Amino acid sequence: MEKSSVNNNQKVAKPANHRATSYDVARLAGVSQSAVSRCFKPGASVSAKTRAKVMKASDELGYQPNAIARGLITRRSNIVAVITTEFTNLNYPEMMSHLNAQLSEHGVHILLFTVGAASDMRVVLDQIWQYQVDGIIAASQFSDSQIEQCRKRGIPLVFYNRVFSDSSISSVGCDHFEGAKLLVEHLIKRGHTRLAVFSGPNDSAVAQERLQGAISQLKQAGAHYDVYQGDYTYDSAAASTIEMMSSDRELPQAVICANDIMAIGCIDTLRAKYGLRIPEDLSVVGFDGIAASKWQAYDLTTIVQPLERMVEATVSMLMERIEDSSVPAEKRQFGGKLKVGLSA
Amino acid sequence: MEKSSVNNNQKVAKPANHRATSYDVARLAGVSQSAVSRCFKPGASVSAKTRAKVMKASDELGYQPNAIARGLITRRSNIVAVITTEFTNLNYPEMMSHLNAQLSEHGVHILLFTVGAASDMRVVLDQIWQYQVDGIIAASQFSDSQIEQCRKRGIPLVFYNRVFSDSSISSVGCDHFEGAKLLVEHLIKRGHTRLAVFSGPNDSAVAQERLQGAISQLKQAGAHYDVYQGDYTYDSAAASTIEMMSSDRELPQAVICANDIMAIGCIDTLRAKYGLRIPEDLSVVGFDGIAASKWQAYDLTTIVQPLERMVEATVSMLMERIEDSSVPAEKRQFGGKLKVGLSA
DNA sequence: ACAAATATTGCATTCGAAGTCAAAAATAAC
DNA sequence: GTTATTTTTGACTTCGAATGCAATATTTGT
Repeated sequence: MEKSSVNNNQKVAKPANHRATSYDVARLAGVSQSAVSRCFKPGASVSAKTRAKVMKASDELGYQPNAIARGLITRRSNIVAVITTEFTNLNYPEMMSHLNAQLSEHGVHILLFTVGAASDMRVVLDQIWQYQVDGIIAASQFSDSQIEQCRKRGIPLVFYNRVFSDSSISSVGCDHFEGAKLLVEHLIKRGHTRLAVFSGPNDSAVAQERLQGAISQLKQAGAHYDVYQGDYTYDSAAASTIEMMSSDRELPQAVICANDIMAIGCIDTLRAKYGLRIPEDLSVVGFDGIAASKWQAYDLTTIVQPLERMVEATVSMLMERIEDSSVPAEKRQFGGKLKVGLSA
Repeated sequence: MEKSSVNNNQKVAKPANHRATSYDVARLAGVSQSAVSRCFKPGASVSAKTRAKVMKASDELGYQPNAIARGLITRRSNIVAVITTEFTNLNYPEMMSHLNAQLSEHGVHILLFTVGAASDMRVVLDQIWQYQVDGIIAASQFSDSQIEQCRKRGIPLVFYNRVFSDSSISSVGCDHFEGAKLLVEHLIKRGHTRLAVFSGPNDSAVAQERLQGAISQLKQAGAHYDVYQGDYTYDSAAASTIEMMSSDRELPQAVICANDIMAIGCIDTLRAKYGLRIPEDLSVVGFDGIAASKWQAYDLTTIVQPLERMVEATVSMLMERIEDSSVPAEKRQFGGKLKVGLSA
């Protein structure tokens, strides 16, 4: 296993593959281990002289404090678990990038978990407990008992883009209800009176909010509308489009989609299969403001979620609760911005 | 800070917020801490009777071994660092999802890092050293000295989708050179003889491979071609398209783009700004096989990277090297599949 | 039933950094 | 120059699980 050649010299000064520890640094710098430790703790009491010696020795040995050992004694791992679902429609890379940036500022790192089936959740949570994470950011569904588990263990939990009625749960989101109303309002203003709604999955609270927001505004305007069930995917929107076009009902003047991907699927199908022009023949709106929504082929009218603000809020809420576990739960909801493109 | 009400009873049996430790379980089960530890180590010597007692107590207390403490003594954190760049054009969510699934099978978790500027890399690596990760999967650029650092510390490093000439570096990739040749070959077969190449960024080795592959095949076929510099983005492709269209050179019959996003940008611009039809007036091909490449608006002819296979290879290579650090470096390159769509 | 072989168990130590506390050094005050 | 005060310092313990080793317990063979 070990390369014996290396261990031949009786007292191994710097075992080839052995990461330097605070003791190694202490020995080289001629100080105690405590001194080394203090040099890496901001605000600790160390003289300039000692600090200099320690820093020199650290550089020389390439020493970095072992976060694992530190975490054991401080009971702070500086790791938060981020749980996402397998195929999130959000701007995943952008979101992750912002999350990373924001959390880094707090010296916190991301342990990433992706859950597919709901059954995975149990396993994932077990892993999370093992790693003594300081907190959890969840962009996935939790059962009540799972939320309760977090509470019992005293691990702060903030949901990202999830809707809960229970106000004892912290979450950050976008006002989907209001956003959907804005979209409908825009369409009504443009004179549309017959509309179609392509809904998202039934088991997504976000999708339901969007649907309810749209319906509420549609009713208020006294507009006629039909709802087609979808599931956030391009293909589901394509299918709904075909269903809509082949029904013998009168054609709607505009389609409200549960998200941008569906709006894109709808537009593509309307154009490719029915030769319709958007928005001349039919208007289509989406929701989210993903990168593709800006592409010239679509230039979607949509609700742009303030991604960075939302991530920022998520992180600061989580950090507050990590610092002080008595901070009560909080919900923060940001308004999305109506971005009028050429699709409606 | 602490809820004093909880601490009123003199001897706190189960301090409200204190995670159960192996000692707690041992006490409750009436065995030693060692026994508890062994129950959680597969293949350890424990009698069925003891195991049962321990498991019962564990459930009761909601005990999960502390991975931090375990990592300290075993020198195995079961964490690997995954480094990506801020805006990766790959199928980021899919890739992450596969990575997660594959690594989970080895009981390994992902500590995620996103680097923006090159300067961040230094900081990120420092963080990585602190967390004693077992290995690194990098989908980002490393300097030679950074690679050397990994080697010195004995931390296995596998690059994902990066090209290195140095054969002492492990990496998994797609054959970009060959893929580009396939695309060109396809275009030539369709009778095109004047082509344009929209290249990716100069500092991306992958982009250069694709460019060289295309050029090599173009030369071999004796076709005429112009190269337009791009940077993998939609906007850069849009700009190149305008430049191409407004030059007084004869129009090419096909455009070879460094990736799918650029192909999409090119198609959008050709259609929207110049009213051209794809592929009747101009063929366009991309590279990667991202989700959007399948959208009806584009239906790109492109090279589909075998994402899952690549991720699988990355993980197995990394794990091998974690288990046995003497395994030599290895490069694995997968052939991409030419997917003929309607864009060319 | 008894010795030998095997399987379980617990004790004590280890991993690496952080924090407590009392001793030592540096600084200030007189 | 001496004492009081403040700042630095190092010895020692702690966090929670894993493991070598010796001590028991169990099984096997006869």
